[in-house]
Amino acid sequence: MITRIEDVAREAGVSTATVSRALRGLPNVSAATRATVSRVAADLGYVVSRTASTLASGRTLTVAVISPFMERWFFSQLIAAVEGRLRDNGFDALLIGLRQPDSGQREPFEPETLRGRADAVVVLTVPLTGSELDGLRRLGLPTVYVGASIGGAMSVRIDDVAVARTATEHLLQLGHTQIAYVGGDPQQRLNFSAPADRRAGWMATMRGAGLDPAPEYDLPGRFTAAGGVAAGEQLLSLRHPPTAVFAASDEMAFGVLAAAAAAGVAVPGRLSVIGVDGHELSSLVGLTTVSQPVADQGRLAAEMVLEALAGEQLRRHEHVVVPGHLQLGRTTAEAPCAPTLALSVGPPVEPGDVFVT
Amino acid sequence: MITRIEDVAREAGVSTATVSRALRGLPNVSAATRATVSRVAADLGYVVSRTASTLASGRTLTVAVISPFMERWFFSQLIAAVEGRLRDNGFDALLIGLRQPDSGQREPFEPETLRGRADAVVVLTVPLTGSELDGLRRLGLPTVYVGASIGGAMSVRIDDVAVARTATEHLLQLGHTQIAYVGGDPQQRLNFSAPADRRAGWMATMRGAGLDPAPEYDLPGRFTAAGGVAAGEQLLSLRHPPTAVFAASDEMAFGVLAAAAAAGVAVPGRLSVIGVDGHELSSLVGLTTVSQPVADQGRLAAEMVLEALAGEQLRRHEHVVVPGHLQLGRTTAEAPCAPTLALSVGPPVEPGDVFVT
DNA sequence: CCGCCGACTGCAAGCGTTTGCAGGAAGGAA
DNA sequence: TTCCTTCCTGCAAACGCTTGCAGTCGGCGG
Repeated sequence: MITRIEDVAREAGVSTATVSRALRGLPNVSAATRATVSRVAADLGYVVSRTASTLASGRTLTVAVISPFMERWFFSQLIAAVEGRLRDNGFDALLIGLRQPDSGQREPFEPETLRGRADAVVVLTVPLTGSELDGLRRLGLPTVYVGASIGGAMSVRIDDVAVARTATEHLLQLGHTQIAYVGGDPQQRLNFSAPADRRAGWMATMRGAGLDPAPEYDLPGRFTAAGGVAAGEQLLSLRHPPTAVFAASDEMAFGVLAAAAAAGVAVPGRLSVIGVDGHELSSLVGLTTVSQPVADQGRLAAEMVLEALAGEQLRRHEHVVVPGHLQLGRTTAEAPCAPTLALSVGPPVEPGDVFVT
Repeated sequence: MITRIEDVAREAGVSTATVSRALRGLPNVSAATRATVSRVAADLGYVVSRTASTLASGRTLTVAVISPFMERWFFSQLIAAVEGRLRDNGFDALLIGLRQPDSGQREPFEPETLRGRADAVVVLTVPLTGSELDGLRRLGLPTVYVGASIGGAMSVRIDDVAVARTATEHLLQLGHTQIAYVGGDPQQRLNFSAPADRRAGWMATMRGAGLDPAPEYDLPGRFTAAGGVAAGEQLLSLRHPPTAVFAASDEMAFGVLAAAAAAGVAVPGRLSVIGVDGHELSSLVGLTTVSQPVADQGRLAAEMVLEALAGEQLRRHEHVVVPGHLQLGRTTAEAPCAPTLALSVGPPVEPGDVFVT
């Protein structure tokens, strides 16, 4: 029914070995033979069976993309970018979603199941457990982590601490001192470093300015808009509400904005809000944010695994850090009744070029 | 190096055939043998090679998910839902993105490349060309289209005409007569029916109310926020700007809202805006919209292909239509200086239950 | 006691490519 | 002319599993 390599071989009057070599552009095939084979293959509409090819050669031409939450903006951008770059190079993206039941632990991911099904792995800021990481490592496949750097594997990410510093310093320079932080779920530590790093950056910058944030200014937002709303409501109902909020993602910042609007709190009049990401809609809303090049990170990740695949173990332990960028909007302004504090704050962090460690 | 079925067989003292049958739960294996094999397999950390299994059996346990724009909200929701349901049933999602260069035509998609790589296909509102559809059909795989119904294949979608009617009637009932439509790119007709159908529903409803929308009230918005901004600006700069805008997607509606804000036009005071989708952020912004159950559609699509796979050709040509639902927000209100027109408009369309044709 | 049936199990032939190795032809050097 | 290269090609053995078919072994009815 479907044409096999043997059909092409017979029709072209050569062996299957020659067909295989000719079609793949391998050397040691005469120009004439190659032309004949190509023509016959085209005539017969032959398309090589990826399965058989994989079984025989061990190459899958597939990259596994492991991601939680692919319905969220950040991840969908990343997936789209990774998939695009992979496809450009003839690779397929095998999408592997890690479902996290709202309650309790995520079901464990079995890296073993990837054996023989992917040539490389791209992991999107996944909170993997230690044993999962071990399993992944044991696979021996080129692996690049996006949004977190795991020792021994390649990674591409922003400097979350620096990003948080940029955001916090922006608010400090506007005269704010009552700056709250809305971040991730503190329980879910694992290897998802972004929330922790951003929180650390906020905390360090505050302390560097001689400020010590009150515990009630440090809230989880689950990285969702709804979580941002809840956090915003809670902050605004405090006896001493903050004058500024640093949300660790734009989606949470949107939530805080909504909460402020609902509470009749003027932004940026009475409350300044800054996010992180550079969400598509942030510029629409006028949200001040520290944007990161999301699609670039996805493309980079794809290119890194492809290079590793091509160069065979070449440039393995590479860590790329891409710059964040303060994007001014209309949601941050000077603190109300800003006391003229002499803050020991330097200029905002200049996002440097991409640098490699 | 890696343990093969033969290793398990030897260790368990049976043949590979028996191991294969035992591990897959096939009948005609004694309980004792099955237990032994399972234990040995577990001990050895054996995991069947999907590639070899596929080559031998013809089953891939993989479903191809074809999607343009997976970075957009609607598609990312869909993909997440489809992938989740597939994984629940032990199937993998092979993500296939259709890049559309901003300029000119998309590069053609070759359905033949799917041969032997997927057991079924889910197509997400893709504007496929006729020959692509033919090729897909020729594959003979169970296929379900989401967001558009193609003759002869399964589909799941909303009734785009009805959705547009719901939105338009909502505006009409508020006394609006100057209702603009912001939709898709009219050039890109193909088989992406949503924009055309929504536009048709708007037009028909307007005409049904004795109104004939001016051509300048009919704008493309490319289904992006940026496109919505452009359309909004254009509408608001008209000599006679509309008092209401029906955007065919929430993302475009957000754009229109931003344009209004930038132009100092009060919403809903001077301009009412309604969208379609039920975007995660629409409730935050207070956008009035006709929401659709996006994740449900994805889950349904996955279940439909799985059923078709299980039942072998069963229930092939099934078309499922899910209901849309008017979700009131703060962006629609009575038309300014609403003339008391006696409009021949019935009650808003009641979204019925899921019904099957 | 014989024969038959059913429940298990094993044999071995695929599934469609890739690839190491050897063979063969042509051409150049000695 | 002879031998050695250099190119091309073909042979056939994997790759790791599935599955039709045949064979074995008790058990049971007659």
